[in-house]
Amino acid sequence: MFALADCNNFYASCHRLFEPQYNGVPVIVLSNNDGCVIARSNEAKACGIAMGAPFFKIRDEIKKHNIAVFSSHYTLYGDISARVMTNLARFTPEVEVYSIDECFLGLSGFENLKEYGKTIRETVINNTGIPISIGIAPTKVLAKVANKTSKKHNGVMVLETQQQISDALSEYPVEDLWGIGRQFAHKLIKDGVETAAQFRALPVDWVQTHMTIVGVRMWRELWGESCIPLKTILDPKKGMCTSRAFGKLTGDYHELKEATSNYAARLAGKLRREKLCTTVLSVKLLTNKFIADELQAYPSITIPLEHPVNNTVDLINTALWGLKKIYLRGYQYQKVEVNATGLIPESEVQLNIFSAFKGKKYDQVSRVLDQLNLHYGAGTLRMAGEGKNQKWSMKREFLRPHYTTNWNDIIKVK
DNA sequence: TCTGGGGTCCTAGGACCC
DNA sequence: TCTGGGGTCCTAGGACCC
Repeated sequence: MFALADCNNFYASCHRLFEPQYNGVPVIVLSNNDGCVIARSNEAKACGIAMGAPFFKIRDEIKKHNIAVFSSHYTLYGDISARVMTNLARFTPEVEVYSIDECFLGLSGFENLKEYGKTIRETVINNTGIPISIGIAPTKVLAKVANKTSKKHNGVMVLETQQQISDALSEYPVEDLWGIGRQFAHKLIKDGVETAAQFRALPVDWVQTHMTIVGVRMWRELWGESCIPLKTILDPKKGMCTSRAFGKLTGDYHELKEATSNYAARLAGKLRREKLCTTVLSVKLLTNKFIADELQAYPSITIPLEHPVNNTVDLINTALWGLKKIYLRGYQYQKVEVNATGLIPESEVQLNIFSAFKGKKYDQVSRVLDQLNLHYGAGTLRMAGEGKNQKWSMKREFLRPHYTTNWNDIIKVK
C-alpha cells in the first residue's frame, strides 16, 4: 500500500504560517516576476481565480474580493517543505519526496490504515502548522486519486476494496488523473471517455497505441497492479537549468551580458551544492511569445566543454562566449536560459593535464565565494560582470520577509 | 505595462558500427 | 541481374509532472 501526503495550497499555507491574519480570507501567490497565479487558498478558488491566470488580467477581481497577494518566495517554501518531510519520515522507513509539497510513503504491512493516516495528518499539522491531505491505496496512481478525493472527506481517504476503488474512479474526471495532461485529456474526452472508470475500461491495446507505455502503466495501476515503484533513493540529476524572465524586455547587449553572467553564476552555485560538474553548457535567448506584433527569435547554442566544471569563472566565461555567438540585434528579449547537461559527480571528474591547474584555482575562488555567501547571505559577494543596478532583475512587488532563513527577518515574540 | 521555472520520460529517425 | 541483418548512440520533438 502507498500513501500520498500532499500539502493543501502549499505556498499559500506557508505565508499564512507567519501572517495568520490571512487565515480564512482569499490568498494567492504569484509566479516569478509576479506573472501568473501559482497557488490559491480555498477562499481564492471560491472567488473563481483560475490556476495560472495572468496577474494583470485579474486585478479587478482581486480588488473586488479583497484578495491578499504574495510574490513567490522559494527559500521559505523549501524550508517549510523540509520540516513537513522530516515529520512524515517518522512514520515509515519508505519515503519518496516527490515534489516540494508531496510525498509518497510505503505502507506495506501496516494495519488500520485509516487510523494511521489520521495520526500522520494530525502530527504534521500540529508540528508544522501546514494542513495536509492523505490518500492511501494499492498503487501510486490510485493513491493520487485517493488523495484528491480525501480533500472532500476530512483529509484522509483509503481506497482498499475493489468496490471502494471503482466507486471512486466512476466519479473521478479523467483529466485529473496523474499522467493525463492537456493533450490526452482533450483526445479522451472527444472520444467520450470522461471518467477514470471509463478510461480503465478501454482496451489496453488502444491505450498502448495512443498513449505509449506510459499510458499502459497508468492503466495497469488503475487496475491495482503496482507498476511505478517507490523511489526512495533519488536518481542523479541529468540536467540543470537557470532560466528567468527579466523584469522588463531588453535588447541591450550590456544588460544581457549581466543577466547571463548572473544566471551562469547561479547555475554554478547549484551545481556545486549538488556536487556535480557539467560537460555541456547551452545558452538561449527568448523574445516574448505573447506579443504578436513583436519580432520573435529564439537563438541558442550548445557548447561542449573541454573538461567537466562547476566553477563560477569558467561557466560565466563560457556562457558569455555563447551569448556573443547567438546575440541578434534588433530584438526585444524577455528571457535568457543557461542550461547544463551531461552532469557527472564532482568526484568522478577526470582532469585534463593542460587545464588542471587553472581549473583548480577557479575552484578555490568558487569555494570561498560559497562560504562567504552562506555566512553573510546570498549575493554578498559576486562577480563584477553580474552588474550592480541589474535593471533586468525580476519583479517581486509583494515579497515578504525571509522569516526562517535570514536572522534579520525572524519574527519577534513580545 | 504586465503571461513562471525546473524537471522527467518515451519515441522516431538518422548516423554509424561490424 | 541481384544489394543483409543486427545492433548502438544521439537528437529533436512531444508528452507529462509540480
